[in-house]
Amino acid sequence: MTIQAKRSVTIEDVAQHAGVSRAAVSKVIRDAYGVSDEMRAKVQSAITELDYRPRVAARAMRGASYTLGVEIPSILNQFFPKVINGATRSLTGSPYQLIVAPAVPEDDGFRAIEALADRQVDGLVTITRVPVAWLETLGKQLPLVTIGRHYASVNFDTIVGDDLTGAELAVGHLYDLGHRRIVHITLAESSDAVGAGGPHHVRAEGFRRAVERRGMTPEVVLVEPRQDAATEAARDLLDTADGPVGIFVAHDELALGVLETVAELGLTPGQASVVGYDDIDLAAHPLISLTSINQSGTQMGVIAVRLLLERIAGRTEPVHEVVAPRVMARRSSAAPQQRPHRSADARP
Amino acid sequence: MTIQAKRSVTIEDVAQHAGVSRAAVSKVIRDAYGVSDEMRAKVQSAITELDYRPRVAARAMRGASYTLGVEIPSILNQFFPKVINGATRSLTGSPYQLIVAPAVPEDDGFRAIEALADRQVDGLVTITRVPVAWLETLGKQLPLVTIGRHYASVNFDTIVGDDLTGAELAVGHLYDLGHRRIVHITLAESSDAVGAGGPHHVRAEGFRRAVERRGMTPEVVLVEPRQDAATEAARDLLDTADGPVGIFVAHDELALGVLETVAELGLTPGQASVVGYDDIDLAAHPLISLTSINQSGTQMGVIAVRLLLERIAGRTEPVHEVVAPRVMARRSSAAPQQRPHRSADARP
DNA sequence: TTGAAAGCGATACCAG
DNA sequence: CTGGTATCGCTTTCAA
Repeated sequence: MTIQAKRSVTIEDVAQHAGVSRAAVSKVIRDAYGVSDEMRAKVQSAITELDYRPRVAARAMRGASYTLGVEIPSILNQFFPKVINGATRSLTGSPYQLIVAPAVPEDDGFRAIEALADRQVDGLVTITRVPVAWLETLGKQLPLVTIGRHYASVNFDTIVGDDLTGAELAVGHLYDLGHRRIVHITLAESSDAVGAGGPHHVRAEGFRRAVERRGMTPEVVLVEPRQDAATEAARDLLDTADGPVGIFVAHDELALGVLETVAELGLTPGQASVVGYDDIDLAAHPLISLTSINQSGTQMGVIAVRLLLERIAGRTEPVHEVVAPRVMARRSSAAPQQRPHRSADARP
Repeated sequence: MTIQAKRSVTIEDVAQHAGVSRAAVSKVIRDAYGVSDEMRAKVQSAITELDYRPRVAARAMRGASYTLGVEIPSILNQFFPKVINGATRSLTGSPYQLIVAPAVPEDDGFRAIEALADRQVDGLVTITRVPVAWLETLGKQLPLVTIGRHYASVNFDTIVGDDLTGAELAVGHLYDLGHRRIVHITLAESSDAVGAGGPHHVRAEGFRRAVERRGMTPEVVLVEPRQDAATEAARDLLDTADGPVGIFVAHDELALGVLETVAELGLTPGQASVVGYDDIDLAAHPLISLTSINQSGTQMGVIAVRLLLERIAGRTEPVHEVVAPRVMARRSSAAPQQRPHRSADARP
């Protein structure tokens, strides 16, 4: 099973072997219009015999690269791999291949997106927080779809969860359990340079509305997007809290950090109820059992690929898909429960 | 901040703008030998003004693609994202860009690897279970490094954890706690077509040796690589077990499934002690607290990039790196504890 | 040190 | 339906 000969097999070699022209071979491999069955058969067998594989670089020079790119902000947040998984799977059997360019959190994905564009992907999905003006320009150049951005461009497609409703669901869930103090832990503004369209920004807005609608006062804690930032923020919060508190966290990865603190302080779900967002697989694990707002990353990945392929096939009007969120109630949230009275020494 | 003009800026445009030849521009962007400072300055400013970005496809036709590819078997197993993260980070500031091609478990990574090769990556790291003969061929064509494969090729570099020792550590840990029945849950042979060189194969071998050396009988349970397979296997095992049992699981993702069962059956760590492998971040979470064998994925990613860049720079002798494992003892494993006598009805 | 010109391996137009 | 040929944007000799 040879992969390629020393000096790789070119379309010319195939043409000679089959006794036809390069143009003919080219048509066959793209199964373009205008080839007889006989010709197709000859060429196909030559391709098989020589184990010919077209060089993508050469194809990209004139036509397509048959490559779709995905740029993700952090591969360590388990939500994003789900998106990729959905996208990858819905591409099996198609001539397109998915490649992922992971961004390093520091550069906001600029580099990754440019790298993908430089590689002439035929379509690009981005999940990061680059300025919208930049995306408008990019969207004019190639099929583009953003995930998680609330913004209706005419130059590209978008997929978003309904974060306003998601936040409402989270707050409603805690409120209905009986909680009357509900705090939102979310990412610091600086880390969400997307502006008003970022998912966390919208969730925070939804949080405020939902809380005020119920006659409570919104409390929002901003944290840096580091792994342990949520842990610390939760510690500050819970160290000083007297009564039960409901905590709505911007995403599950951060919520895991909050659960860490809750566990370390030995608090019950009634004393500190936690609701996350994304419903990563782990949330359902019995040892974690994190109540979360589900928005299917897998489904988003599938949709993204579909939108891209539609654009490639010729669609020009923008499409904006909205994915409905739903509450997955688990044991991390429960009816409020008073904490035993603390003595005066609240940690020296 | 324009990305590209409508019709993208070419090296020719830059050359004209700077009043020099295309060749000169080419030399500057690769900072190749033989350009005066003055020329360099002129060209640089032209590049900046026009916001020129070289097209990778065109570069790849003659020279390099400045792209390193990583193929991973499953993006849902948290160990692999760590490898990618390590690799990505150690590439910041270099002219090389990392792209990831996720394999769908069904095709064993063939498609992903070929896709990467077709895109003329300058180097390739693979973590999957394709036949070694295939890799030998591939390794002759481009810089290649495998992760997790115990096999010393002359055609490519390798990075492996010392899985034999890792298994010994796991068994030793359980034995020292007092366990005298130790079971290994690992992936079914079919899913590890790598043959004798696969990490799980070697861990299983290490398990057998370690257990026999201590005078016990090796028990190995094979499961399919599905999320819930380990959960079911553990249920079968623990439903029929009377005494305490130590369970050494092939990797953490599966171990999480085992912990699920342990939790559902309400068993204590003493009754069912679990040890995983990989030490994914989550293992340290207080709600999980999974004892695991650490082999730094991040470090492996960093090494992989280094090896590839060395090869690209001209090295030809193969290098085989071994990463030492160590036990991270946590609460999922504990000294054996008898289970209360069960009544006769062991699930109807 | 610089630039002119010859490819790299495909695609696409257009004539036969 | 088939094939000759110009062309994509860059790198790389090789002369000047």
